[in-house]
Amino acid sequence: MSETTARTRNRRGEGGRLREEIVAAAVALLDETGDESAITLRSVARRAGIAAPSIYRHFPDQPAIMLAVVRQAFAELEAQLRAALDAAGDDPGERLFACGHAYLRFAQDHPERYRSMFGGVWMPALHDTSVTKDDVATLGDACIQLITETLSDCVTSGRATTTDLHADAVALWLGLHGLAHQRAVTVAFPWPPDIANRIITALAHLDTE
Amino acid sequence: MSETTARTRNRRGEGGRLREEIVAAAVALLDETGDESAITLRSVARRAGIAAPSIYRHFPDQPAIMLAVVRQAFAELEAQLRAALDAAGDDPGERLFACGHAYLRFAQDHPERYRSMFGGVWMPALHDTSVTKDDVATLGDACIQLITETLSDCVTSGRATTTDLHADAVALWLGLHGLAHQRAVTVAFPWPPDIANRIITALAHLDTE
DNA sequence: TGTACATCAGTGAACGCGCGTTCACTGATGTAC
DNA sequence: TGTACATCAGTGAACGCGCGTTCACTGATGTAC
Repeated sequence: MSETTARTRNRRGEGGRLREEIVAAAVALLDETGDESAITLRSVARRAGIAAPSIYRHFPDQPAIMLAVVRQAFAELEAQLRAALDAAGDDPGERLFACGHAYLRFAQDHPERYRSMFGGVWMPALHDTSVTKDDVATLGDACIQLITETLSDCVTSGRATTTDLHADAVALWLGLHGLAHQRAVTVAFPWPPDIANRIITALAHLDTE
Repeated sequence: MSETTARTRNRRGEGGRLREEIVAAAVALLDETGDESAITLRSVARRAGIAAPSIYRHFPDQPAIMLAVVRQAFAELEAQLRAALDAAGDDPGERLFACGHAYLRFAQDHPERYRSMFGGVWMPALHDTSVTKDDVATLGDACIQLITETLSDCVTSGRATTTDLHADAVALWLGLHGLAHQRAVTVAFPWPPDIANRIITALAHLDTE
């Protein structure tokens, strides 16, 4: 668990590596404790095997670490959605389900990360911080974009209907998010087994042939 | 903002009053700061105008205060849903919209409370705490129950269809929750104006006459 | 009616802790001449 | 090839702070006799 071997310091010009190690340590801490407040500057430093002040070479702030963690998590989510779409066939309906389930799977596999991505716990503290609103605002855009495209294919192929593609894509995402978030938050809830498909089918206005 | 007048202590036998004052102070703090981590035992005590140790007469723990805050918030939400239903007419579809919009309004009026209710921030810390899983598990039951009943009326009157009432009620709630939560978390997002009705109509399988 | 006493509501001082951040530093590594 | 030097990666000690919790206490209020 704790690093006993002393770190060998990075060679000149490769100091940037520590940045990745710091983020990795923060993610590991988040996954293990499931508690965002456990990610302190000092705990991350301990976990990375470095002295606390060393972090300031790479992050101006403690919130900046969290932002990096969340950024990486969003990138992972996007990658998993793309992977699921690549693995899916050509049928637009099938692709939509693949995308939706990949989204839900990510949240179920990494509930702590999902909670941090959308928890907003680190957002109220936007004053006194190097993190700006702009840093936060655009985080989820790529995911929504992917969902929109996938839904759009369903519409053009006649599998789904819509009066407003963007609005329906947002609605679909919100439904997925509601389920993903609630699953990531509650200990155990007797979810109806087909709840995911119910939400996707209804919000995508899929023809139930 | 801060209490300058000294508290007059409660008379014998009325010590229980302080409990309510403590919860009220915690809620006030939450509403003002919007930050759950700002609700510390000491900050609550300061806000209530009492010495920190006085809290231990009424709460075994610091998490116990948060549980009381969240319990009260759920009771408020339920009351607002009931009020909205009482004010609505007899038409089942209209009643369902009233219920859904009341839910969303609560989250919009009290984003901090809503975040705390569903944030789960205080849940990972269930060890070393007087708060148990059972305390947490049943919190939202009354709300789901209300939604289920309202949806049920739509089905029996033919305004909506369902193959599984419970599953569809949960799905509807999750859609509402997704929107409510995301609104409570993000600073500003260009929501489609009819997003709420879109979600309700789709997930309730309402006939769009 | 008076008084001793138990109960109750709340306090003040102190504890040890982990936190974020600062500061001046060390010592290895590459580079200019 | 040798050496002085600048740069870079990272450190160790220290700071002040707010936190949760403990302890023995105070002083008002009601009650038994």
